[in-house]
Amino acid sequence: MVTIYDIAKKANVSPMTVSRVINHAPSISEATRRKVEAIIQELDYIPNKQARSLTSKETKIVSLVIPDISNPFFTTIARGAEDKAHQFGYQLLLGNTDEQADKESRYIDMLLSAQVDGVLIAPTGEPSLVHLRKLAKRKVPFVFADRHVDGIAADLVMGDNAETTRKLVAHLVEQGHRKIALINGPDTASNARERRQAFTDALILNGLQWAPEDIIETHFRQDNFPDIVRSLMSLTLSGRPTAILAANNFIGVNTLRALREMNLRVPEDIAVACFDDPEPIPDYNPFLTVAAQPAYDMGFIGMQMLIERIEGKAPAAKRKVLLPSQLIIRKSTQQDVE
Amino acid sequence: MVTIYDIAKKANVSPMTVSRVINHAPSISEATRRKVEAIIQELDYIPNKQARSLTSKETKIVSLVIPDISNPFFTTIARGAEDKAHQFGYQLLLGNTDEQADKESRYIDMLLSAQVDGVLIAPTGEPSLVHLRKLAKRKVPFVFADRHVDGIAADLVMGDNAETTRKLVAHLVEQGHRKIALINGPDTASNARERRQAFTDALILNGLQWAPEDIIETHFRQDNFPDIVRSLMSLTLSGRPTAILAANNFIGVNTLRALREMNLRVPEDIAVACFDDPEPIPDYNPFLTVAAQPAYDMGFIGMQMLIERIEGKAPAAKRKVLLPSQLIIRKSTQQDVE
DNA sequence: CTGTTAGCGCCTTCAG
DNA sequence: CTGAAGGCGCTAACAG
Repeated sequence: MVTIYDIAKKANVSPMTVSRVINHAPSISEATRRKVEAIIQELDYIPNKQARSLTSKETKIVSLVIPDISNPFFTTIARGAEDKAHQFGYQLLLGNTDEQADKESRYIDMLLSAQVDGVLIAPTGEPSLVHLRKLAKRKVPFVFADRHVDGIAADLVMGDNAETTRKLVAHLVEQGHRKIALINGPDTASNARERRQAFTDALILNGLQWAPEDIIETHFRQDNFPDIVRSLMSLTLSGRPTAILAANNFIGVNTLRALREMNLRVPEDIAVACFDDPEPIPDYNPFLTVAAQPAYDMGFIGMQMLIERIEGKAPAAKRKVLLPSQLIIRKSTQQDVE
Repeated sequence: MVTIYDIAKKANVSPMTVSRVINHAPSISEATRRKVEAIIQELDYIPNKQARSLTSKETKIVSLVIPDISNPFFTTIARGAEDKAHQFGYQLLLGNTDEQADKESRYIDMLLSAQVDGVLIAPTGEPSLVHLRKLAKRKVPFVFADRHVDGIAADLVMGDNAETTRKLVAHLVEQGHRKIALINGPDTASNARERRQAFTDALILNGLQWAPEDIIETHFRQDNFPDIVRSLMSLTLSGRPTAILAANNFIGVNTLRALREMNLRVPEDIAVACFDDPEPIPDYNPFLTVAAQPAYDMGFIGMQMLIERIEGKAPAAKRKVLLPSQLIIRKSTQQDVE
């Protein structure tokens, strides 16, 4: 491995001078700078970040902790985050939590050990509080994306869940639905809680009735959807829903599949809409009506806030950025479309 | 920051003893081990990886360099790679190249500086040779996924392009097509070259004619597809194709969009099939016929080979793993489906 | 089983 | 403008 000592020897200067050249210190004569740079080129020297971090206390590495990189929603967040991080010279360390708090916890420990400069996280839910406290205790800045955790303050960028839910419900009501079910994420996740609250609020505002059975609490990335949907479709007491609102793309798509297995037609027999587009590439034949959240912006803005925080350029007060989503009406909620 | 010195002082032992406890060295008395561990708990000590790497020469960080995390194909590779890496205690540093060799080059420099233990890469193309040589020169192991680069040897995991292309062409021929066009990736990318070669081979094997204009060389993640498709559809000399084969999901979806803008119906007016599924979540209403490559396995196996190489457990000879793909016939190539 | 010494590659600090 | 000394946190290598 080529070190500053090798360069120094060959250039007949001290290692310190080499270090200064590398770091573009102002106080270097043009002559020595050129000489040193030539030798750096010649020996193909690359600075060792590990060593540098040991004294500088910064690694220029930030981490993105998300539930699942294979979900297009988080993938798009990752893309936005990566673009911004790259722009500021930070590298991105990726972590998948699979919506499991313990996996998340282990990741946080690894990140702490790796001395990352900051963390952009979509926390699994309330249990995240414990490991987020670890970050806070060690003064590692972090920013919430998509979800937040009660009891711990941090900058936050998320979708406007209330507004988005209202839009989706309004659309369904407009289509004539009076009995709408919600298949939600786990109540420990802030976005699920907010969507549930906004959902019932919206129903009431539209003068609609709802029963507890109309709202199902499940998971964002795995569950037995056939059973869930079947139970929903066999509701007799409070009446069978004519529309289902799914709290994310994964639930949405799996609801469609379950309905198909039951030989129910969408939208003829039942309408379906969801949060987040399941299509990463704008598609030719999209089907599902969705409220598309600006995932790229979430990643981009979240990373921007994080970097500002890391570099001490952020205001003392924590910021909260609410991003609007776009209602994309497609076939799954419209019967009268050619 | 809590260091082994803090622990040592409080435990009345030397820092070295603390180091031994952390690293589960065998020669530590049960008593001191417990005492030290208790204080580690109490002070909430987390080892500094940077410092450790400085002497150990390993970072337990591997990098994944791919063209675009927002493409579901690479996303799924990333997921497989992350799962395997995590399983072996490695963290994943992510890099997007956007299919640009210079961006890729800058990333490699950053990775080298970060002292990553290895790199799993889907190279942009032949120009990658230069920076891959840098890796090789510094003995940083790397493994190719999806694509390889001529002139430099490394373990490789990729789809069986010849076989896959054959299957796709056979399917189209079976559907009665005699004039098939290929919208391919750039010739600098090995997978594009192999697909082109396999494509013409397959046409010949099926006794079909082809003209140079039937094969269009474009890019995997951006281009003016309306113009490309329009030029293809206005071929008069050699005849207008009745089917288009797209070399990846992005091209496939954009071809569909371009055709729709031209008011051409798929599959009635023209059939379309592509490599790689554009759907990250198995969808309810899939449309495009695809040859789905096992992207998850590519990431998983690629990372496995990389880790074996890093840990000196790989055979001297470079391995080449060819993965079969699955032909999923959907509406875009079938007229007679209910 | 435990401690001492030295050094990983670089940078801060202080001299000159 | 340049250099020497010391240290970042940890661990090999050697003593005891």
